[in-house]
Amino acid sequence: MAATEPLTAERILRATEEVLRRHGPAKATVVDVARALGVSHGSVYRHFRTKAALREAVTKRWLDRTSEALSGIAADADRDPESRLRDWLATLFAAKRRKAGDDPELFATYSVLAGEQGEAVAEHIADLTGQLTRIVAAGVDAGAFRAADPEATAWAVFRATACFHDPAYAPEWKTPGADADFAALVDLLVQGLRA
Amino acid sequence: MAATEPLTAERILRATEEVLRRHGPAKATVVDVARALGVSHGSVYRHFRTKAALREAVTKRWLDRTSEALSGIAADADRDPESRLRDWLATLFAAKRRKAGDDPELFATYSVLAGEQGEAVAEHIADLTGQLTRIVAAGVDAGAFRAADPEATAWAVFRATACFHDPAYAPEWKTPGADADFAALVDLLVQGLRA
DNA sequence: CAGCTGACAGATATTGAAATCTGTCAGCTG
DNA sequence: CAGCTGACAGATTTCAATATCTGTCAGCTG
Repeated sequence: MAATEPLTAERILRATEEVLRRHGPAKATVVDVARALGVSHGSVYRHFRTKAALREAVTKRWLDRTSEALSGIAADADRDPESRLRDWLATLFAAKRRKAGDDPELFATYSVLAGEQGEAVAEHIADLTGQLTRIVAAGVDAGAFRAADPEATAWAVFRATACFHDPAYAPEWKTPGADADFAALVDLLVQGLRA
Repeated sequence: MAATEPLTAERILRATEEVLRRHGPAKATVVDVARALGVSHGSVYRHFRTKAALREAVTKRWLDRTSEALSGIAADADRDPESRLRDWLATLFAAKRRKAGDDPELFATYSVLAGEQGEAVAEHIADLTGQLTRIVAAGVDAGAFRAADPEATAWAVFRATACFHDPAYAPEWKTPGADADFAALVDLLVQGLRA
């Protein structure tokens, strides 16, 4: 028999995701995770102090995967700010919609998790609005956008598009007019930003 | 003893509101309503075919109260469209915030009710976006706004401001920066609308 | 001795029996 | 006879007993 792999936080997180996928957020227990790994649940508590901490770590991972895809667009200083903004918003919407459509149950699971993790979600939102702020500020610097306070404006853009990234609105993302609605809203916002 | 007042739909609705206020949406029963009125619950079913129909009627009433306050602004053809739009949005936000702040439990009760009444809520939203469409269209006619499709644009404005009228965001309405955030968003949208 | 186990106390969730509620309707009442 | 009552069947909710889970820790193991 091969030597047992060491029990790492990474392995626990992967097992937790699997358990969440199978059982859903309400029924997933630490005992289930330990069983899936073939260890005692006491061992899991060696890596994560509480069940809440474990759930938060899983949530953070999931949120960070979205942030990373977008940070590339936000940081691409070569492209003009308006197309970067449009691309960033479209990519965010597309990513959320794909996740919600591909595996609705898993998406619902993560939405529940996100709902209980005020802290992790707040950080994620701060990260995203930070990226938006950089795009808006770049636009102001380039003379393409007009914004007295780029941070406040970025926040306004983020909130204005909440319908297209807040999981609460997920059911509406697959309705026929969603793309047209999204395009109309982005056009309106970009128009409002132009110098 | 005075003759017993006749049992009208109106009296039942008032009693139902009172029961909902006292017991909350989960525990309010038709039997409670009948008891509050001093009649048998069978009599309530004479006016409302089901409990769901009764709840829907109460919800509709509550939603209509908001619509009416706004319809005056939307219909006031004498004022210039931009100030009407700003006023309309500010009034909607103020009304929602006041209701949520004055009696959070009652607001939560109605939010739950609204959540189960897809039909009534859809009508209410259609009513509100209809009012918005009229304001936008008036602006286009007056040459103040530019919008290829006033209805689509009105819908975009409504969605963009969802954070300031969707009950799901109510907890954020009392945070310090809420007014500034609202003002920034409205400025951005109005800027985008201008011809 | 670092890492894991498994028994334990208190907290939380599940279960099934009993109570209550919804919706109907035959008949009472004014 | 129009409007109300109250008993009823089936659905839903409540409640308390039972089972499971969370988080800890003394001690085992390699």
